[in-house]
Amino acid sequence: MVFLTSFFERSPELVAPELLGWQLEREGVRLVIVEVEAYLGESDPASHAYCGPTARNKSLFGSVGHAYVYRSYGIHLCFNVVAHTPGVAGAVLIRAGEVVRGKDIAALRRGRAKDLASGPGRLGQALGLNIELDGYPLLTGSKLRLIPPQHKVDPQKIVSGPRVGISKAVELPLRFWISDSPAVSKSRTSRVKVKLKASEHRLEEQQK
DNA sequence: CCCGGGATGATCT
DNA sequence: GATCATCCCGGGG
Repeated sequence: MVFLTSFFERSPELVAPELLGWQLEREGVRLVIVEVEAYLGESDPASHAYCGPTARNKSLFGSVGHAYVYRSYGIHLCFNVVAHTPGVAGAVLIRAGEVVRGKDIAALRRGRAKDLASGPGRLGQALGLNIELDGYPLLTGSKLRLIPPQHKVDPQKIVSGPRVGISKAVELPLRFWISDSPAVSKSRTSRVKVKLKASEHRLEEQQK
């Protein structure tokens, strides 16, 4: 387990692409990670750690290889793997996975049979997460396990681009996904444009 | 198929 | 009171 811990004791930017192909298992459902995003520490304006530790984000400052689970838009639970160098904060958001076991269970939890885990909120539903799993040890626990890849991902198929759904540091290519995976979340380029326009507008207001 | 907009509630200012 | 690391549905092309 020592080598696993050291794997996560690096910058999330390095860990994120290497997490593609790892598997997550939780109470009957197993999925292969196909899309991730790196969130750095207090230097990253888009990171929950940007403004320092709070009750909600404390796991980001905690042990690597543990979970950071947070509630999004009041209703969804999103899942991160904590990864950072010593004394810093950081994590890798798991944005999408391909369900390879327990599809029926995942479909029940989701309330539909398609897009079982193609998005961070959907992935949280498919896994049946709850907020109690925030801080959970993913490498040693049994309720929620993170499993090293069973088949190596072809490095040629790993691509990167801007992170989704953020309004700050939108230009950094910290999103990584497997290019030919059908389970990757459908990104709407228009949304990014709208967000860009909104932030540009804010800049213009500030300059007046 | 693509796009717009509402739901929804914890969190922090 | 504003801001979300989101999802889903319905309307128009």
